[in-house]
Amino acid sequence: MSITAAREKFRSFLLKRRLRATTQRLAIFDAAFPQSDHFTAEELLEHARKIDDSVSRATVYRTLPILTASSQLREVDIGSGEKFYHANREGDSTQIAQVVCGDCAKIFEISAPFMSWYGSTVSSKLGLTPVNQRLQVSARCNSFHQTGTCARRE
Amino acid sequence: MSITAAREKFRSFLLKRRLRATTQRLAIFDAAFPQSDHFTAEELLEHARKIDDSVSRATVYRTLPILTASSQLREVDIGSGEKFYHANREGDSTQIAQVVCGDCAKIFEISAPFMSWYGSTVSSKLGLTPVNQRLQVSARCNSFHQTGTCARRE
DNA sequence: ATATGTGCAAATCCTTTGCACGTGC
DNA sequence: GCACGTGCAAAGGATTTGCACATAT
Repeated sequence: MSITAAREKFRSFLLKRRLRATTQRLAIFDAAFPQSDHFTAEELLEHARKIDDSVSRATVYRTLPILTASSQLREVDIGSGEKFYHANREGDSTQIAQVVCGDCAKIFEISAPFMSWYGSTVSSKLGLTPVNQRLQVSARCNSFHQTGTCARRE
Repeated sequence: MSITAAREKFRSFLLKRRLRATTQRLAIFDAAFPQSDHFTAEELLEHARKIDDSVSRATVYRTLPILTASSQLREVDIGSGEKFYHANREGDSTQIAQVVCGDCAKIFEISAPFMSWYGSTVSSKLGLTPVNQRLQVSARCNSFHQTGTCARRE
């Protein structure tokens, strides 16, 4: 999906919810959408400020949940203090697992098609309706532990 | 496993690591082990103080990683600011998923035997070795949304 | 025009840490 | 005895919030 089309989708989402399409919100969108990797709120702030230097940290934090709700972004919480975000260009967020390397500190996104099936099955037995599911694998780097280096390490 | 046996197992673990079996650590163990539900660090502090009122918050936070490493406890992070802990009387921590109800705020622990298989498969493709995996399903309560109440709600 | 949104800085919340004192081995 | 552990209170770091001003509709 092109950024123009995606931006329009975001505008519609805002309208539908009677939220305003402010220049800051759009700057944050424009900063987030092209990112190919995971990023933090702080990194997003930096990028957004290059587009519109009036953007404040508070607005980034207030906008992130909106971007997540409109499924432009996926929130990735690996339990490390800060949350990560990832552009969601495909649209489906319930079938993706994360593999987090404790050595590289890198996050891989992997398709896990059985996840939503599992969520529905288990939830219905409890009288619940699934909202979403997260599957995360923590792992360590073989090459790092053998050679002391890892090609992916920063 | 009885609490006496489990306490001895914990003592051995401390010894093996050359950590000391202080009265505070054992009080915290005794407070954690019998808990049948999930609890937070703060709740554990309260319980531990009933056993030994000298226990401090700092020591609880310093002891929790030890209890987790000795697999007496499992850490459950549902991405809500604070972490939860759960007594691990069975011993296997890699095959359990959590279903978290957003209405009840209740956490259900469910067996998910395929998880470790998935972790290994995916990790090896990336040249990684899995350390552990978390599968969490967020859900909402059917009865709560239909009747406005939920038996499990506090 | 006016309800919403914004920036700023202070507040929050859980968790970690420095330090002087206490205690298991 | 001495290294390790503890309590206390202060620090830390990500996120949230109150308020006066700005702006989209």
